Amino acid sequence: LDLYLLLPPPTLLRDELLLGSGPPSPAYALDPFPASGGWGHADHLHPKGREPDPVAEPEGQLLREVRALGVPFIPRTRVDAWLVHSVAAGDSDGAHGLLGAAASSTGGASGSADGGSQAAPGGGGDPGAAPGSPLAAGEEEKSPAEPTAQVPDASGRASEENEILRAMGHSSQHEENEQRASSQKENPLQRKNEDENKIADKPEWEAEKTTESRNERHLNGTGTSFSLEDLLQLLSSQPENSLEGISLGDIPPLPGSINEGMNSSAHYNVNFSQAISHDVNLHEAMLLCPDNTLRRDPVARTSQPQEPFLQFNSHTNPEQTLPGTNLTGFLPVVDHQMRNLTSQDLLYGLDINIFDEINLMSLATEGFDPMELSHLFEESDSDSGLSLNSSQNSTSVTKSNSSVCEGAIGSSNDLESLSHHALEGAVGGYYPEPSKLCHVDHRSDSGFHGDLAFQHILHNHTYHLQPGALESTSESFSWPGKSQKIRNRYFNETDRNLSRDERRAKALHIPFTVDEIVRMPVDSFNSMLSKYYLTDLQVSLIRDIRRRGKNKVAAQNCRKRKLDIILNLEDDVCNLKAKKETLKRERVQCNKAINIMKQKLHYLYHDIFSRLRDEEGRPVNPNQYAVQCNHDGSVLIIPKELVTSGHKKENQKGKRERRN
DNA sequence: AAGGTATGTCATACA
DNA sequence: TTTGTATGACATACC
Repeated sequence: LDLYLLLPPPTLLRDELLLGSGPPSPAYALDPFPASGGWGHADHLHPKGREPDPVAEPEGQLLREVRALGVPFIPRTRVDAWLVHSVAAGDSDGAHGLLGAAASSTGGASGSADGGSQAAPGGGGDPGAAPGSPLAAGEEEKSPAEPTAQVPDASGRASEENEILRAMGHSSQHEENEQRASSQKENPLQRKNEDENKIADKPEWEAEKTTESRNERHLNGTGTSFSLEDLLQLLSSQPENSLEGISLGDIPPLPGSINEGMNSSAHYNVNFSQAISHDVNLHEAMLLCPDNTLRRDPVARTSQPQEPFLQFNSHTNPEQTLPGTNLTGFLPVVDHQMRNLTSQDLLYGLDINIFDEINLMSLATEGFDPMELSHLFEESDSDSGLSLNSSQNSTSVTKSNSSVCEGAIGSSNDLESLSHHALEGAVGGYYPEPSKLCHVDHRSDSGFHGDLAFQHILHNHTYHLQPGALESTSESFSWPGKSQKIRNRYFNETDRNLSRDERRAKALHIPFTVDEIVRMPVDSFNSMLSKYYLTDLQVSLIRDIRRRGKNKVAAQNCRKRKLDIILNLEDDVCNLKAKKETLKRERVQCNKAINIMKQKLHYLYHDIFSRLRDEEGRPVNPNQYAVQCNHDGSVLIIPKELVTSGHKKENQKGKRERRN
């Protein structure tokens, strides 16, 4: 299947390898997870609006040579066509499509962002996958219960959920398959290789890197103009590497049970057998493709349907493996052209973000730490069906994808877990570690990496989960097969100190701080969103961060105001209580004063009457007479009866006046 | 363990 | 319609 994947279509051999330059490429659309469920399959990779017609296209020289050597017609693999064609052509659409392919593939079911989404019309337009689609069969075989139609372009959300489900099933199957693989009989070499895988992955990766670098050097020297002789020479010149001697011919026939599981890929194998002549030495072809799975027990490989690449590789029928011809050199050719993409794109005025993405791919290749990857994927390793170097987009895609899926398994849509875990995936697939991403333009991070690693999961808008659930799941999420040490390596103290949104933003490589996002004026905010190359997911997250951030401030202000109001009310209560006490004291004082006045009046009264004498010289009885003080200042001693009647008259008069 | 507090978030209403 | 604000309600972490 590697051959199937990596072989350029005949016309591309002609156009890209022999002629060294390709015609202006149509934008090849890539559906990362087509209905067939297998990315990279030809049926979801095709030029926009035009299905390549291998029959109508004239045969190139190399094709004729290949046929002359007895190599049957190699079925067109549109992924290769897409890769080689669009890259070599250097047209913006094609390059963008390439990035979309990388992004979409790495992101698993992602496909709604930038390249992925743009490529969706093409890929989505062919959701059914050809009847003979091997990947479709493989996917169905892999997880029969999962939905078959998954076109993660415009309606990618559902397919993303399916991806999560697939990942969940994938993990459990992985363990089972591992056990099954271990139980299968192995030939010594395979057992040895598998042991090597288990004991130390680093040498493998290093060996692969070495091989890749050699390939790259070789290819850089040869350029893009190839003849078949060049190709054969290239392949024959491949140095010894860890994969040597592990030709598929050495691999025993797949056990019946396993082969039965692969029966659904019959179409696929047919294509494969037709594609490769008896002169093709598949194991040599694999030399340039440091696929760990090749070192593993073939049963194990075939019984690991959880990883798309394993699907690709596992379907290789050793009986159909034909020695003699090594065609894997095309893969580095693709890579070589991919590496030239940046400069080529400059000429075509591509969006700078595309360059960043491409640089990221280069960065990922160059900064790759095999040891970390081997640790991070020690349980699901060796599925890098394609070379990390030469087909980094594909291979890394699978890594990240599977990694993300593992995160999805454990966390059930936990973005943060996924994020960190996906970072691992990104690390394994593309990046040595998240921090190393920083020296690349943020936009590339946001537009590419985040898209790659998380989109198919994050399109669930996982950050919309209840914060508690999100946090709790994140905190409690146990990375399957990963040690706490490794977990802490990426989810370190710094990460713990970050807020949730900060971690989310970091996970999606949003090139702005949360503070900026929140405090930015709306005009600047909108212009920023339009200026930067951000995926829908990133934009959504940014808007959510802004909304949450502003609401957070609002809530803080609200609580502050509420607290202020409460404090003010408490102050008012205290003041009123004090005022009440004061009034009480004043009242007491007034009553005292009144009593004193009454007492004085009483004394005065008695003093006056003690001095009064009537006409006969007798003392005036104070009970019969009263002292009346008039307004004119005169003082009269009148009988109380008159005072009483006079008071009544005055009172009545006053009442009348008040009524009037 | 229970209760209180602080904080974040969401939903909703409103400007 | 969009954006921001205010606030009740809820959940969670922490003490």
